[in-house]
Parts: sequence; structure tokens; C-alpha cells
Amino acid sequence: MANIQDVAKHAGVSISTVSRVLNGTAKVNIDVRRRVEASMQALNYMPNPAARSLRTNRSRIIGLLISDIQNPFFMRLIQGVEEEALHHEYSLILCNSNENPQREQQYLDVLYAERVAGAIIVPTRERLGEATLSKFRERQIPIVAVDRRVKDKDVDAVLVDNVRGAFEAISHLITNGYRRIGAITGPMTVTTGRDRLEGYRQALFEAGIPHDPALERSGTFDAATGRRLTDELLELDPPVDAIFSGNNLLTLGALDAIHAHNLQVPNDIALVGYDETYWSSLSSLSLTTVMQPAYELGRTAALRLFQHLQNPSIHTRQEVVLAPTLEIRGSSLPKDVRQLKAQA
Amino acid sequence: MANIQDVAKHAGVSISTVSRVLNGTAKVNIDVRRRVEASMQALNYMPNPAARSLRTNRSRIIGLLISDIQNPFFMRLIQGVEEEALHHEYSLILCNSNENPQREQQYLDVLYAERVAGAIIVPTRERLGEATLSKFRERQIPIVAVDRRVKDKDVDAVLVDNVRGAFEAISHLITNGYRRIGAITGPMTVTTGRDRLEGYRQALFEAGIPHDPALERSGTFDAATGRRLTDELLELDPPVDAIFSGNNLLTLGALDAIHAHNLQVPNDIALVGYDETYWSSLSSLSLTTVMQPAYELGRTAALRLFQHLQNPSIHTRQEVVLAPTLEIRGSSLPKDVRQLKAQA
DNA sequence: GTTTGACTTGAAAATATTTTCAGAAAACGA
DNA sequence: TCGTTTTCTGAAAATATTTTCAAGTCAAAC
Repeated sequence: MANIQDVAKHAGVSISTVSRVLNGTAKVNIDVRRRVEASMQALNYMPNPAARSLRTNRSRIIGLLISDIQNPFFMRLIQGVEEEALHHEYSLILCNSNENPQREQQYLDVLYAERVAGAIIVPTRERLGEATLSKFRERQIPIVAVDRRVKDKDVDAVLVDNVRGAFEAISHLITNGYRRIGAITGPMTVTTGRDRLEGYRQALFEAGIPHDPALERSGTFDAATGRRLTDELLELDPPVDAIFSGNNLLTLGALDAIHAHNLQVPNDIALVGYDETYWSSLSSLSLTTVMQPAYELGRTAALRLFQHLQNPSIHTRQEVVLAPTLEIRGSSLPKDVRQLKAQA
Repeated sequence: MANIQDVAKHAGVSISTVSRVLNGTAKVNIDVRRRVEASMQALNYMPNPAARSLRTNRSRIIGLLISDIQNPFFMRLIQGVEEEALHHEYSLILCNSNENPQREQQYLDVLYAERVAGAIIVPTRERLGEATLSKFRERQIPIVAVDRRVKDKDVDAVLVDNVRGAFEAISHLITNGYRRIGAITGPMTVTTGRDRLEGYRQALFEAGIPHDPALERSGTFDAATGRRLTDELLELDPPVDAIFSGNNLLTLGALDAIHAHNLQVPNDIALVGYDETYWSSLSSLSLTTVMQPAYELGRTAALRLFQHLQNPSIHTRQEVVLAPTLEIRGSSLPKDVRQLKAQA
């Protein structure tokens, strides 16, 4: 494969000149530039990223560290990042921490060693550790947290307003006549778990509905947990008349548990989920859902990262908060309408 | 960050020795080795991948080029590759061709320029192009095609037996009393589209059921297409009594179309899908599904790649074919049982 | 005619590693 | 004890690029 020297020889210039044409770091005579560009074309020259990154201590790769690659929500997010990376001519190293802080740390080390230009991460916990962070800071590698907030200073964050998402979902249920609303939410150690519970509580409070701790269940973000927690809720006495589920996989488990109890949505129980996914728009399910702009989330995080890369002097931390939207479908029909329908 | 020279100085040896300890390329005295290892620990040394890859013309990164990152099937596949890569201490560059051959080509060039150690790809077409291929061959970068076959010689492939998967699905429907079975399948330009149609035909032929071209519809792998093709099938006269869907997204569309026609599964029409996904096990849907070992597919492809990397002299092309399994659930109940149930 | 300055260009250093070649020391056989 | 082999180690080259520094050319200004 042709290297910069071959191009230089072919064009009859020095390698410095070729480098300058390549990077636009200094003026070169227009004819010379043309000649060099022609030579690059002719030899099908592609700069060696290894040599570049060795010299500049920086690659054209960004790291993307996801907490659960199985979740379709993160798929969309990845796609958003990927699209923007392609556009900026960066490649993407994908890492999956599997919600495991140890594995997360391991991958952060890998990304650091790889000299990534920057990193976008869905953190598994609220602190990344000062040691790691200062390494990145020292080499001026920007980090953007996405979907979940971190406490560390000078880590940007791109988030969705989870309190509001949950608040709107619960308010909607209350408006539609539901009063005894159970909530199954994610772990309290991440903001997506805590904030959605917070929104649930706020909505109840604002409606003057007394808060019942028995109706709040939390656990890890997966279908089995959703099923277990929903089972617990369904066995309460008096029974819940609606369930709010704080994540797409939890919703899946909830649907299963409801079905296992021989209950119908929404006739016997209303259900509102979080995260749009393939199946939520299925007309046979017709799930009312808090939709998150996952693709936009990824894109925005990537854009913010590239801002840092293009202008490394920005040091102000920024938090971008996107708005969720409530997509109202059949699973949360007004209680009275629902009864009329059942009688008909 | 400490480099090899710092380690050498700290341990009182030459950099050659450190390099040897690092790579195990030659014997070094046991005490010396210990000392060097201690120094690496002490200085928290991590080798610079750029320098390595510059020198060896090979990185510790493998490329993974997916055709549709939105499809949950590929998620599992990615996860399988990722797990195996982590295990071998390789990183993963993720690329998404979006079923676009041009973008696929672009990404292949990127991977080549990045000096990836190898590539795993879900090809969008059956030929990758001799030009590209010979570049990879020349530098001895192995390529493994996964999920879809390619015609090019010396590209390994890891596949699922699609003919068999479809064959079993259709045979099952026939056994359960269905005779007028419609099929919606993927594009005829990829093996996952063609082979599943082939399995459908074989099963019909073997059962002596005449082949009716009107019952076969194909299009791209997405939900909108699934809906459209199913709509077409449902408007046939006489009506179909079962539908076979050749991919998870197509199934999603099919479910929607069936619901829109006010039909019930399986009471009015049976449905068998392809690809296990989150929703197929939902008890309220209970979809009979041809399950593909997506995770295993990814893992196997990665393993095959690492075999090549560890032993570059293997030049025999290999095709690994994994078996799908038919998971029988409620959506394809025997016709008679179903009628009994309805009467009850 | 000389000087100044702007504009281009090239030579060479620097980046961190692997690998080849050669040499030193140790072990071994006679 | 002397040669011979083996084992281990170090010096230096090589990898492809960016970047600094110096120098060359040319035009304009004095």
C-alpha cells in the first residue's frame, strides 16, 4: 500500500508538503496541491491511521460504551452515534459493559490505551472514579455521558427528562380515572431508575393521592424482574388498577405476568410503558408508552463530542436534556370508556 | 503515560527485553522477567497500540460490519462477537451498512485503512468485489461472512440452515392441518431471503401440496413491508389459512395487518415467524417461531476469525452451518384443536 | 540595488513499538 | 582447559506520519 513517501515521489515534492495538503495545516501553492492530490488519487493513497495516531497521540476513533447492548433502546442510540461518526469520518469502537462496573472500568482502560479521540458512555454508576477521569482529562479526551447522569464534574451529559416522562404518564393515568397505580422501576443506583420513580411520586402528590410504598417496586432492568415485580403488585389487596413500567424490558415482563394472572389490558388493568420499541405499537397490544428520542440522544451526544474535539478549549460542562413524549394508545383507556366498551 | 523505555529504565534492561517479556517472543531470564513485570505494574504501563500496529501493520481491532443495526437479531449476534473479542483482548469497530452496498464498500475501505486484524461481515450482496477482496487477501486480513453466504472464494461463512428452518416451520403447519399457506419472505438477492422461500417450497412439494405463486410474496426486511405483503395475502380469494413470515420485522408487520383485518391468531389464521425476539415469547402473542442461534452465530464467527489470526497459514475456506430450532407455541395450534377450543 | 517581508518548501526530529543481528556470558563436552 | 553450543541480552533499524526549524524565492519597498 502506498505511503506518504510514494505520493511525495510521484508528485515530485517532499513528504512535508503532502502532509500539508492532507491536513490543510499550511498553505501550499495551488498547482502543487493539485499535483499532490492527483498523485494521491493515482496511487489510491490512504493515510496510515496508526502512524498518525502514534505521532499525534490521538486516533480517529471514538469509543461508545453501552450498558446493555440487548436493549433495543440502546440500539437506536448506537445508530444515532454511528450516523454522526460516519458523517465526521470517525470510526466507532463499541463496548458493552453489561451493567457491570468492573467491565465498564476495563473498557475505559481499553479506550484510553487505544487513544480514542473521545468517548460516549452510558454509565453503570454515578461516579466513574477520579483516577480514570483525570487520565482522560490530562490527555484532553472528552467524555460525554448519555442517558444517565454522572456526578463527576466536567463530564458532559445528554439526557432525557425522566421525571417529566414518568410524571406525564402517571398524570395521564390519573386523568383517565385510575387511582391505585403500581410502579415497577429500575435500580435506584442510576438516574433512569430514580428519576422515573420521582416523577411517579410527584404526579401522585400533585393529584392529592396518598403515597403507598407498597405500590413501588424496583429492580434491575430486565424482563424477568418485570415479571416478578408485577406478580407482586398483582397479588396486593386491594388490587392495583394500573401499572406504570419504567423500562421496555420491564414492560415485557409485566405483560407476561398480567397474562399469567388471566387479566386483560386495559379491561382489567391499565398499563403504561417506558421506551418505544418494536412491539409497543403492535395494534393488538397498543401500549401507551413514554417515548424517548433514542436516536436523537445518540446523535446529540456525538455532536457534543465533536464540538469538544473541534474546539478543545471548551471546558464548561454542559447538560443537554431532551424531552420525552407520551404516546397514548389503547392500554390506558379511560376507566369509564373502557367499561362502556366492555358492556357493549 | 509510561512507555516501553520508561519500563526498561526502571527495570534496568533494554527495551528489547521489555518487548520480549510483553510478547513472549523469546526466552528471558526468569528474574529479569519478574523485574520487568514488576516495573510494568509499578508504572502502570500499557503498550501503545498505535506504535504496535504501525510496526506490525496489524491492530488488535476487528471490524464488525452489520447490515441492519436496528434488527434485534443482529444485536444478539453483535453481543456474541463482542464477548469473544473481549475474551481474546481485541476491540471491536462496529459498522452499519444499513443494507446499502455503497455504504458497505465505504466501510470495508475504512476497515482496511484502519489495519483491522480481521473482519466479520453481514454482506448486503453476494459478492464483495474482487478488488476489495484481493486487498484484504494480500495483507492476509481474514474475512468471515456471517448469516448470509457470499460467492467469493476464500471468504469463510457462518450460517444458519435457512432452508431447513423454513422447511420445518411449513411442515409443522401442514401437520397441524393447514393447507393454504402464504409466505412473506425477504429479498431474493440475499440467501436469507431465497433459502427460506426454498424451504417453504420444499415442504409443500414433499407434502404433495400444489405450488401457488400467488401465495409467495417477497420484499425488504422491515415491518412496513411485512404489513403490505400480508395485506395482499389476506385479500386473496380463497383466503390463506396460515402465514409464514421470513424474518422478525416482517412478522411484526404481519401481526399488524392481521389485526387490521380483524382476524385472530390462531383462530382465524395461523402464523409462524422467523427469528426469536423479545416479543415472540409474550404469552399473549405466543408466536410459533423458527429460532436462530444469533448469539452463537456471532461467537462462532469470531472464533473462526481468531483461528485464522492465530494460524494465518490456514487457507481452506470453511462453511459452518448451525441449526435453527422450531419453537412451537400457540400461534399455530392444530386446526381441529383450535376449532374445538373456539366452540367451547 | 539592496533589504524586508511574505509565502512556500524541504530536511530532520520525534512518536513507541517490534525485530534482526550480533555479541557476551554461561554451560557443556572432550 | 579449550572449543563449541546454547542462552540471553542490547543496539539499531524500520514502520508512516506530523511538526519544527531553517531556508529558498519572489515581489515590493526603500
